[in-house]
Amino acid sequence: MDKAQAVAGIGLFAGLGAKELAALAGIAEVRRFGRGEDIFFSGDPAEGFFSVASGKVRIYQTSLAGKEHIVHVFGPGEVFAEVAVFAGGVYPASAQALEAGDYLFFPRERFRRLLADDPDLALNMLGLLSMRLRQLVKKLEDLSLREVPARLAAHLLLLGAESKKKLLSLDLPKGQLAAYLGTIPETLSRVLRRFADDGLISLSGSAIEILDAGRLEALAAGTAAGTPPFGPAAR
Amino acid sequence: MDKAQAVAGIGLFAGLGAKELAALAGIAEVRRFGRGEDIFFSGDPAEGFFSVASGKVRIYQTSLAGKEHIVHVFGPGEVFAEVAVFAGGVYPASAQALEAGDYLFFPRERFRRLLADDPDLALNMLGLLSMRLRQLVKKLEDLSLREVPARLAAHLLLLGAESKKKLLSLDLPKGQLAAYLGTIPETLSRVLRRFADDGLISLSGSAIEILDAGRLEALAAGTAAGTPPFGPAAR
DNA sequence: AGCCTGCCTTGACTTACGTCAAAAACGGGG
DNA sequence: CCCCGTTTTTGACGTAAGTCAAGGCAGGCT
Repeated sequence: MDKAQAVAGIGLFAGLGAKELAALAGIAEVRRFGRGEDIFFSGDPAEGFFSVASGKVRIYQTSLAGKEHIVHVFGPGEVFAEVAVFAGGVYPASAQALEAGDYLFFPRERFRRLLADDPDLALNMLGLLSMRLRQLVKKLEDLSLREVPARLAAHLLLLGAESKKKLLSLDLPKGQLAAYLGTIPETLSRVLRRFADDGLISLSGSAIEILDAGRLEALAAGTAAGTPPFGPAAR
Repeated sequence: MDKAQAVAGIGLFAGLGAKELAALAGIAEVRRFGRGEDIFFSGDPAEGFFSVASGKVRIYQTSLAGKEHIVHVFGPGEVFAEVAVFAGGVYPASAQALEAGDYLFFPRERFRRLLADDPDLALNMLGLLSMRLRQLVKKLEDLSLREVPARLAAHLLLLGAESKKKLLSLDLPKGQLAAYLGTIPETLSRVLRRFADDGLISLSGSAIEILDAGRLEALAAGTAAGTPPFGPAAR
């Protein structure tokens, strides 16, 4: 793979000059991870951050009891673990490749040196961190004040908005999606079924079609108590 | 109150020169809020960020059903809503003064201009955002993979570590603490009682003494299933 | 003192969601 | 095409924690 090209495709580096990009490419190390391979674990010393050239990573946390929660999933062009650069110490969560792919690693100190000379880069980084913060606050809200059906509804609508087609395929295997929504596969499965039974969606294999976006939105917004059990249909 | 002095006491501005501090004081507007007064609401256009000169704020979210979740509580010297500066749009949560006090407001655009000329400030800001991110990730983990007793135990230990005295008084009224831990007053009350019954803490009015830090730590770390219902004592 | 208002606690009940276990469904190799 | 491992689904069940509804226990005010 072409390192320079990969660097140029990173959103965080948008708007930077050719010289800066070259410098960044200079300090980046290519690393390849296979499907399911661990990139780092929560608690590992944080020595730099990564970007995805190809593939998909999940950032996740585990409890001692073995439960997992997926904080975020990143794809090509995105960076992750950038928190390592400024607040040193250890990674606050684990990262694992969901699909095989190439990643770039930017070592902390060398990156900081580039940053000092490049106000644009610093600005971009500030924007990125702010966006992340915003997302996390949103996720916190979901987790603490919304129930699973509402979270799922919101996620489906999001997927629907991204792919303009009505018929959408999940971006993650269902088990992973469950962990992303802060629940377990069994519950996800049941809620999907309930949505289908109530005519909100249609399930055909792993593809999902949104039948009633309006009701889904109501569900996503309010708490489950929009209409009695769910839809207007008798139970 | 003395604006210049308040600005100098802000952690985010640590290490800046006198000139920079003066410029910051120049753009800051003093605002006073009474106890319980709203500073901004989730969804309001984000036009700048705040710092606390005196008093205490809570950053919180509400569901349509009226439930509240406290994301963070800030005291003197801390800044909040800084996400507004870089990722514009609207505030992602609401802010309310828990105690009457003076606040400084830094308008977005003017602050950005200062930032452009001041790499140290940008660096500090990056550090701050990173720290926040770290905290939020931690909170996410708590909420999604730990139960209320574990969260409470962790919080008590934290309070205990801060005040070197064994006898600690809560930093928040219990109802607020409940919202901070992602639960409701009733549940908090019950769990505290259970802790007391099991000899982990002693409750005298609103003061709490940690009796068995070891068992509290075990609780905070693992899931509730460390020792059968709770302690080794029979039920 | 007395009263009121807000906060905290307690009890009985409900429920969303997790656990455990087993059956289906799926998806490649061979 | 069949077999095996993984993923998904379904069912029966358990439980943490939320809801609803009374009380207690302040502390401030008149």
